[in-house]
This record gives sequence, structure tokens and C-alpha cells, in this order.
Amino acid sequence: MGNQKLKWTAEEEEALLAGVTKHGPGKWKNILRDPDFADQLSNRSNIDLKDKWRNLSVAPDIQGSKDKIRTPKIKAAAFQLAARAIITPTPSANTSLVDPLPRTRSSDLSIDDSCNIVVDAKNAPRYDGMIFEALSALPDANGSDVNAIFNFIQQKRHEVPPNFKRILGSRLRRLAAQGKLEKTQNFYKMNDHSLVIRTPLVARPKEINVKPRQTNSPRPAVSQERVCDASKSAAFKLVEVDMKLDAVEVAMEDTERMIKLAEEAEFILLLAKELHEKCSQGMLVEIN
DNA sequence: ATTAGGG
DNA sequence: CCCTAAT
Repeated sequence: MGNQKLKWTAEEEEALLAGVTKHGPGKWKNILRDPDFADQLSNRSNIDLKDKWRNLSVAPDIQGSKDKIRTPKIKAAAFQLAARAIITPTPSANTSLVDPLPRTRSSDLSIDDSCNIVVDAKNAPRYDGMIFEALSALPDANGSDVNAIFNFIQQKRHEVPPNFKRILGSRLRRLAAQGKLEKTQNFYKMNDHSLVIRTPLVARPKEINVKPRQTNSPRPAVSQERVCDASKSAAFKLVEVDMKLDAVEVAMEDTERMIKLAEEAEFILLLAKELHEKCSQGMLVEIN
């Protein structure tokens, strides 16, 4: 009777998180069966997984444990967000997208719009078009700043989400990082790489179907339309993958930004505590 | 057999 | 972690 009260290792937690993102919460026996996680969780039962998940979902991280690791919490959430962006091929008839998404509710630093990634994913590539349109139309030869681009796009009567300005911001930064835009001190302008093949066929996969003309042709042979269909859907899937990768990158970007904010906030909180302690001890604190 | 919840 | 009702 030895191993009761076994502490969860980081590896086990990771495996659990990965398992949940893959199979969904509640599919514990499945996660346990999955050869990908079977080894690391060999000492855990499906019920253990359930309990652990429940704990991870609640604990808003208390500082009691020598402020071990709270970032993993955020990273885990980020991982889930990214995974969610990927695992959303068929908007219907797929996994139950009701993941509780364990997140702190109390000291929550507002992860706000990060749940609209799927939407962003669909729009991000289009924004690129608008951005390039704006940059090529705007006069400033030295480049334009975010506001100029933002205003131009709005005047174009392009419908954009409320948080568009921020999306635009991260979008610009990313394009600059990819070398598709030149950035100098918050001013962006196009360069040679801006016009390279960026998803050439964004053509809508609507109705281009070539239906078989009646049943007159007894032997349509190997049917060219099949081939056509295949390449068409292949192209579509490529675009799809492209968009999803994009979504993940954006998600990571936003997440890193959030983590930074969280850390800064925490630092300030520490300062505040320190000040409070000193003040309550009757000390005179001067703030420069 | 398995899962969700309460203890 | 364990126990139990519910599916």
C-alpha cells in the first residue's frame, strides 16, 4: 500500500493537458488508452485524471506555494486556444467545443478577445489585402503609421470588428516580422517581398461543380472532373491550413503579449505589497 | 464500464 | 484520493 497520495509530476500534467486538447474533457478513459499518453499516465486512473482536471480548472493559483509556476497555467490556456483554432475544420458535427477552459476568474487579467481566434483566422488573410491596398494608396513615401492605415481602411467602408485596431496592429507587426513589410519606428511601408505569392488562389470554393451531363456517357472513363475536384479541394485545404497556421501564430503572439502584461502586473503588485507593509509599520515612504 | 460530483 | 449515483 505505498502509492496513495502521489503528487502529480509536470510530465503527467502535460500529458493530461495534451490529452484533453486532443480528446476533449471527459474522455478520460480515451486519453488513458491513447498510446501518446499511456506511458506518462500509467500510474493514473481515469478518475484520477478527472479529479486532477477539476483541480487545475479551479485553483486560480494561490501564492502559498512559493509562487511556483503560474505561467504554465497561462501557457496551458494558450495551448488550448491554439489547439482550438486548429481543431475546428467542420464548424459542425465535430468535437464538442464546450471545453471549460480552466482559467482564473478572480485576478483574471482579462483574456478578453482571445476567444475570437477562429473568426480572426478567417479574416486575417483578408486584412492583409486591405493593408496592402492602404499602403499602396497612401501618399506618405516614408511609410504610414497604424492610425493612418486604420483610417484609410475605415474610409474604404470596409466592415471591421470593434477590436480591429489591435488586430491591425498585431497584423502589421507580424507582416513586418515576416519581412513582407518594412517597419521603421511605427511606420510601415511595402517592399519587394510584399507582393510575392501570398495565397494566390483565394478563390471561393463555391459552385464550380461540373455535374455529369445526364447518364448518356456510359463510361465517363477516369473522369477528369474527379481530378478537378481533387485538386480543387486540395487547394482549398491548403488555404485552410494556411489560415489555421496563421491563427496559431496570432494566438501565440497575443499570448506572449498577455504573459508579459501579467508579469508586469504582478511586479507592480509586489511593489504595492512592499509599500503597504512599510507603511503599516509606520515608515515614511517617499515616491519619486 | 465510465463519468460527474460530493465527501 | 475515495465513494457513490447515474448513464
